[in-house]
Amino acid sequence: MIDIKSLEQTEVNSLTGLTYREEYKRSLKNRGADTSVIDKILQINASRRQVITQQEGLRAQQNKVGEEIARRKRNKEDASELLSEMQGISSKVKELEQSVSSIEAELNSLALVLPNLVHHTVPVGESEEDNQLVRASGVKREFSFKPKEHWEIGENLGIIDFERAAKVTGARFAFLKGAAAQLERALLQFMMDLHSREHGYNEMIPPFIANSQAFVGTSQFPKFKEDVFHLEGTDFHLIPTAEVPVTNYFASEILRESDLPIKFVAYSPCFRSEAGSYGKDTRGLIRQHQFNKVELVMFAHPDKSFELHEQLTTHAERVLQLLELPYRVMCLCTKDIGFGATKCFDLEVWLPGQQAYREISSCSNFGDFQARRAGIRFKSDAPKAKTQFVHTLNGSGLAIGRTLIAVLENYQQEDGSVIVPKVLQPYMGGLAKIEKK
RNA sequence: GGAGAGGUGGCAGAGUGGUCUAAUGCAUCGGUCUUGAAAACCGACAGGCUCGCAAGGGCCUCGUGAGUUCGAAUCUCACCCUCUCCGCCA
Repeated sequence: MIDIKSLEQTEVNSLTGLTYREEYKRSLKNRGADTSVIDKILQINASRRQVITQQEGLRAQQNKVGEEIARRKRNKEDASELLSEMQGISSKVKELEQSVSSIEAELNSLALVLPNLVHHTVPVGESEEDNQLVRASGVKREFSFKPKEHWEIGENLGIIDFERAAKVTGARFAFLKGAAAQLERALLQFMMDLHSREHGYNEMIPPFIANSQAFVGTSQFPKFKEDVFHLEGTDFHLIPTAEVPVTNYFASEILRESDLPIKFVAYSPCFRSEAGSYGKDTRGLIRQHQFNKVELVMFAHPDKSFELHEQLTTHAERVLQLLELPYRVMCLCTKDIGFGATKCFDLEVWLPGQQAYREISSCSNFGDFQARRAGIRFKSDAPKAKTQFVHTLNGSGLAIGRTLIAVLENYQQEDGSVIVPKVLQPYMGGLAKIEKK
């Protein structure tokens, strides 16, 4: 959620020479969103104030006279004239209260669908073409044969079965068998170990189902409701990422400043309806309704979040480096960046079968956007300390299914076998090569 | 799924229609004392909204929401959650 109060202020940011409202409008424009809603919000907020002032004045009177009534009753004096006077006020107060809550509901419905302010370091652009290359790492392997795409490798080895998954569930599902299932498990284990043991994240396995309030907290709802699977007759939804349960772990809490940053690494399966992605990546494991992912989540002090964002990104990169997979880091431009993010780096791994870089991780700093929605704040122990919103960050570390694809494609051999990356061999019982049985 | 009990501040815990602006204890923070620490003593100690240049007012929140009432932590209803027992179950 954006900060409506700041929208009203006339102070100028010395860095940009603009008021917050001007900055935010510019940000909306760069995202390609409609800016007129801002003035509407300000107008509604002004009327909200007015009604609240009125309502509170009457409330105060009610409380005062109520005391007098109590006093008279105690002294066995007559209070009937005060009682009848108060009856009218009581109904007026209720009326105004209802007016306040309907105004606030309207304000909320507008504010909740507004995206975050993009950070001034984010490149302005029109499409993913304008994403900025931050760095590239690793060497693309030279193939003496035409590298195959992962589904072909997997099907040839008899370790990935899409057809039977289509029978059992439908499109965009797969069975992993034998070495593929083992590889998936090895990747999961390897990533969790790396982040928890070497990068200082606290390991977590969250619920894989969350209620709609949690989804509002991390800003999937109300705008992107169609993207998730809903369990009929309940308020439960399958999580599209561990970000939802893990970020909401501290919802409505006030953390201690000295505990920041708090870092979690979580494993979860992810479920996405992929509504609106018809025709995209219909073959293979790239875009499935269900996939496994290791997610990094941080709760950070606002002064440190951009620094920590870089750090979190390098933690995700480390996985690719250890697996010796070539990749690049892109800073997403204003049109490509996600709804809630203020800044986002995508990690794209090289897939020789596809001859393309494909997203394998998305590392975002949300600033206080999610914290406002979910009510996650912090305070120092100092006497008159003010509570502030934390900054939330998250990034895939990594998407396991796509990592499996990258391993299959980059490590494939001419005879159809696949070499197991060195760091994974201990997790595969020493297996060095996946071959057709 | 059935039966019962219960949800009050960071924690424990009092309060069952009118000085509740929620007692008290613990924890935490600041101070006094001390060579230092502990103890003791003194003080601070929820969050949000709103009016005001400010000083300082006012309003809301006792699981959530609705209701009764001039007035609700307290009464009524619904929902959520926790605990105990029974049944079922990995």
